Amino acid sequence: MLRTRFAPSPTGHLHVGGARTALFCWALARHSQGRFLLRIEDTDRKRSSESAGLGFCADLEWLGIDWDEGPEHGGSGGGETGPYWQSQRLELYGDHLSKLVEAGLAYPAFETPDELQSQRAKARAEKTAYRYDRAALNLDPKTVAAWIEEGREHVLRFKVPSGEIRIKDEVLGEVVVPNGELEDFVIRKADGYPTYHFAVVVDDALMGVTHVVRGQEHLNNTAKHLLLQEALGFEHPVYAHLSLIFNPDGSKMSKRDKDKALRSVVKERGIDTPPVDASGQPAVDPDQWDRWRSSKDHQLDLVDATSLAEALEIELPEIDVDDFRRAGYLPGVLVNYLALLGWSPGDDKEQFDRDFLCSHFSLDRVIKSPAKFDRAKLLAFNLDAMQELTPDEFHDLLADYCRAEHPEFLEHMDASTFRLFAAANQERSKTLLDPLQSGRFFIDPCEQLSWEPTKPVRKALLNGEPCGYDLLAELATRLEQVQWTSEALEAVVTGLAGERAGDKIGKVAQPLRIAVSGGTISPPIYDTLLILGRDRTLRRIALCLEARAALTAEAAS
RNA sequence: GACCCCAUCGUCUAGUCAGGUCUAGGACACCUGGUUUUCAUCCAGGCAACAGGGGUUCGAAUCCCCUUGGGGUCGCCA
Repeated sequence: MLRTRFAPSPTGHLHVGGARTALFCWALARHSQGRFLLRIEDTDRKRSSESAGLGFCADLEWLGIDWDEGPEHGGSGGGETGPYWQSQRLELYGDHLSKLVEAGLAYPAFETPDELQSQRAKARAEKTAYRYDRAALNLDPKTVAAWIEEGREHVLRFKVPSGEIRIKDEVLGEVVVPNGELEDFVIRKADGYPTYHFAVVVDDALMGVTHVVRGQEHLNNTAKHLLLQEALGFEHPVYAHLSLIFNPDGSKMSKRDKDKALRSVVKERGIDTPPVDASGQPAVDPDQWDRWRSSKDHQLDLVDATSLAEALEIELPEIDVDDFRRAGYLPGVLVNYLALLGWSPGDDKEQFDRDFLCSHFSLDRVIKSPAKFDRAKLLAFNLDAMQELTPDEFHDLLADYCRAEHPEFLEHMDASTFRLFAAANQERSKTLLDPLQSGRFFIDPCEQLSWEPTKPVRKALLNGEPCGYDLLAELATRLEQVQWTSEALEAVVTGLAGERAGDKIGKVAQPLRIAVSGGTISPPIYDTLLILGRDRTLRRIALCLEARAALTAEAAS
């Protein structure tokens, strides 16, 4: 039976590159009725954390990628070949390490990290490639025994046999690593933990992994793994190395790229205060801005980073899976888009679900060349998927999203109002976050509203005869007496438009929109009024009219 | 620097393995026009690519070589 695995090291968050690797492993297993395993590679004691490991599980679960064996999480996990955290498998590695030492295929080495560091620096200065010089292999056995006896720190190195290595890869074809390219690499660190190379080989074998699908940054490592498998008497799994995913500018994606990009632009342009966006609002909350500027360790969250990038007119590079969740993307869409980075079903079909992926996926349609991550296309896909949801599905998704990210919307709206809010926003939302960003005015207190005299606001309120303010005043009177239904409201607006504005509904609707929202953007006007209710609508119109003199004066100056 | 990988519109890609059906198809972005009470949609149309050079062949986006460009690796990180 085909068995694949995703084996992340639990530092930070699951990155889109890692997510795509996991997706391909999963799709391959599902396609072949095989098993997909998750293994946490936490052999780096300094950097790994259990919480990060759990975070990876949560990210995969959100994406809809389930695993048959691995850490137990949600409905996934369990299995006979565990434990699935490498830090709990030390004994297993110890057994295999001993075998290699006894067979003379591995040996202790006593150089300190500092010594190795300076040797490497020397090689670099001489412009030659550094390889470990096997000094420890030439040590007198008695010396070695004595040093070990006295507890001197040492690593175990694998004695690399000579000869070229042929890697058969399902994506790249055959890759040859020439003789002499590999040094005697470390397989056990001084702290007793195995290195990645050793642990991965042992675990893949013991867990019965038949297909190793991973990023191309591992291609060179594969030669080491092949050698280790032979030394340990393991079968070679099938390998498939996936091309990397790049930032739009062509550089490799890395965890801090977003922040780095923003900081360098801000520094370069000498910007001290939050830049304003297209609507004149600060792109980043001033408090957040100050925190961010004062500490290099504090990264802006995705929302702030995105709006800052827009205000600066730069494109933001990479992103974690969790960033996309928080930014209001649908998991199925992210899965769909990620699948398209390096794979396609072969015809013009681009939008598909997980089932389609599983039934059509195969390694021979995986592309060799690297891909750049295009957020605009992802966003377009998300829009399409949002439009295809039923109103109930959209409502439920939006409610879940609010609960997790913006509970204030649920606190300020009763269930039926929230339902109206969802319905009014579905067809104009590209993400679940959109209606929340553009709809803040729904939950802000009326008194907090202000009417900035931007050009479109001035035009709608001051221009024409009668002007928007005049129409608003009339509207206030009429709305007081009308029944608060979509039909009745429409009758009032169209009626007034017919009487005073030459049937131009916009002449009435736009001042009204500005009065109740503070700006020029809102859901369709009758929906907006319904969500707001009569009291707040009238209150806001009154407040807007009170501000008339000030705005008129401001506009005149 | 050494070794390795990659190369079709701005981007993701189909076509490459089995050379002709490719005056190179789709999607996103962009541009133009239209619909719309704002925003977002939506509709119609348009722009746009086989990195360069050599070879093989009746015929090359497809096969081979070189160049150029991009990327990865060279850790007691994974």
